[in-house]
Amino acid sequence: MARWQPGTRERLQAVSLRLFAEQGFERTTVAEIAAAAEVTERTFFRHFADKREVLFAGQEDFVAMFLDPVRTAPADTPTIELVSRALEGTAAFFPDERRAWSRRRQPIIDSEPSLRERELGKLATLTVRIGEALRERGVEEPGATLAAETAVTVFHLSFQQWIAPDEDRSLQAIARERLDALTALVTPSQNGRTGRS
Amino acid sequence: MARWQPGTRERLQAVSLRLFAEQGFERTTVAEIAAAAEVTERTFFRHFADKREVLFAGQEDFVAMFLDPVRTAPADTPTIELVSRALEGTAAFFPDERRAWSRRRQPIIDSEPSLRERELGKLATLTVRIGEALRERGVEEPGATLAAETAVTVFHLSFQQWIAPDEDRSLQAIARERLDALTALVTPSQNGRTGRS
DNA sequence: GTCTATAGTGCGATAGAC
DNA sequence: GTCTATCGCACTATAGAC
Repeated sequence: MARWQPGTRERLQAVSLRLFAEQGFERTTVAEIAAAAEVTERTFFRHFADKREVLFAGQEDFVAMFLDPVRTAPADTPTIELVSRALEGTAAFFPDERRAWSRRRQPIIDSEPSLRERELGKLATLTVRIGEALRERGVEEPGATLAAETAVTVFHLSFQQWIAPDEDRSLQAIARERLDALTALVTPSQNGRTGRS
Repeated sequence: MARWQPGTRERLQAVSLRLFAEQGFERTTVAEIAAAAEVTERTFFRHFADKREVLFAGQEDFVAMFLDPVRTAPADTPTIELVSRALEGTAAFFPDERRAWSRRRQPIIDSEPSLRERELGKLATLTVRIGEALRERGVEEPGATLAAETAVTVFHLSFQQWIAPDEDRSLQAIARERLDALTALVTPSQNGRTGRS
């Protein structure tokens, strides 16, 4: 019989998600996952740096879709428009077909502080990458980092709403709404806030 | 609180910081820390849930100083002004005397991805707490969470600048500048296309 | 592919503080 | 006496070393 079967990585991911959902993340050992996927523990750790990482694969593709609209925008595009375009890129990465999968995965992440931390770490990596892309376009600090943080924050909040139980709007629609809300926040009225001297 | 030898917790923190700085975080074992602080490993884990946590104690005091200005503000204070006040609270928690200590700790955190993740997790907790405080004041969603994210993001970026090598302005001054930059980012038309910077 | 160091847990015992 | 910090020991699972 074959010692090596194709799709090991995907099988490990699927098995992990199922076992985590059934028994909880901490109560599921890597040994169990490996056994269910018919590989050794060592194989699991060759595919994923640690137990948490199995839930966060595919990050690079996501980063690319976030960054691409930034890189291909016309030269004189205002920074806020670049943020807006990046958010449209995320919406393309998360079409409605993905919503069910995301809804299944999120409760697992939310149930474990260490998984939340990893999720935040991934978002922070994304922030750094967008900051780099913006600086490459000539956006200067601290505006570039601030814009990058804004983009990722709006994405994150929008994503959370996107997978909320009663939500059926597209990620793009939600992101646009959140970005408008941010504008309203910092400019509460036409005359603005009074002297923060 | 300590009956046997006072200051066990503080001793563990100081010893940890020193050993982490000298040898690196991963290369320092809890056994070493415990030995240097003249307690057992078990005592270390009694005070800190895990090895990383020893670098993040005192979070509650910080959260309190962040939230207090929000809670005590006049009833009709605009949300953005609450954000501004919260940022002033952080500046009070990080006076210039703390800067040297923060500068010593940050490179340790930055050197280890797992410590960065923990730091982000702490900031996320802070975000949740501010969001609660804002909702208690009647700020409605999604504005409350958005404002909370904004406050924490601006704090984080400002803090990073505050401990930068050549920086000598107060945290409050930096935070004010960053908040203004955010306003300029999302309302480019009022200041011209490229913002102020 | 096997072995092992180390993080982290559970629980009972001990000993000072009150 | 109660309370709580500390210890000691057995134990598991992760993650990296060999």
